[in-house]
Amino acid sequence: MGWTDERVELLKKLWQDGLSASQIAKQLGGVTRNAVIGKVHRLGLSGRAAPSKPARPVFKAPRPARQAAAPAAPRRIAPPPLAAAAPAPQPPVRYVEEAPGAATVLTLGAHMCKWPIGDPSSDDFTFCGRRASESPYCVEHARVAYQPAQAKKRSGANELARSLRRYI
DNA sequence: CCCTGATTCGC
DNA sequence: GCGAATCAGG
Repeated sequence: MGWTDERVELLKKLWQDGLSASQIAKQLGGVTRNAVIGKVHRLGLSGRAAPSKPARPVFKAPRPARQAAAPAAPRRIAPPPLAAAAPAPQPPVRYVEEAPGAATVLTLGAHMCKWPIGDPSSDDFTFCGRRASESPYCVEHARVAYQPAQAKKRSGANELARSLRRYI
């Protein structure tokens, strides 16, 4: 199916209404969400009401061009000027209230316990941070970290040890 | 693994 | 112009 005036108009309407590309594609029928997105871009209405995202400032490295059959002459020769463009990133000193000694990934030093505290995908993720001399961990965490495969008797202790060992 | 939009490029 | 393939995220 092609892009008739009616279909384009409907596309515009639905897109402005905030429907996702896949939803629009489903409603139009005969097109994929890729087709919809492609058309949206070609129509120049990529931006929407409440994008909720930075939409733009996200810098993406040029991806290495998917290779196909024809080698062809290089279309783009000049690499994008990326070095000088970026404004000096003023570090947003964020205050993290944690237990005494806790360290963020930024403040974690050489001899600080690297035992993870919290969800690594969360932004309040920290490390134990206490004094660690030899091992990457403080004495307490080193003990649970380097527990051999021997805890098998006590069910409760076994469960705990197993769950803890997942983080090593 | 589901979804989102963004981008590239052969057709 | 079109849209599949692919990307980078949530």
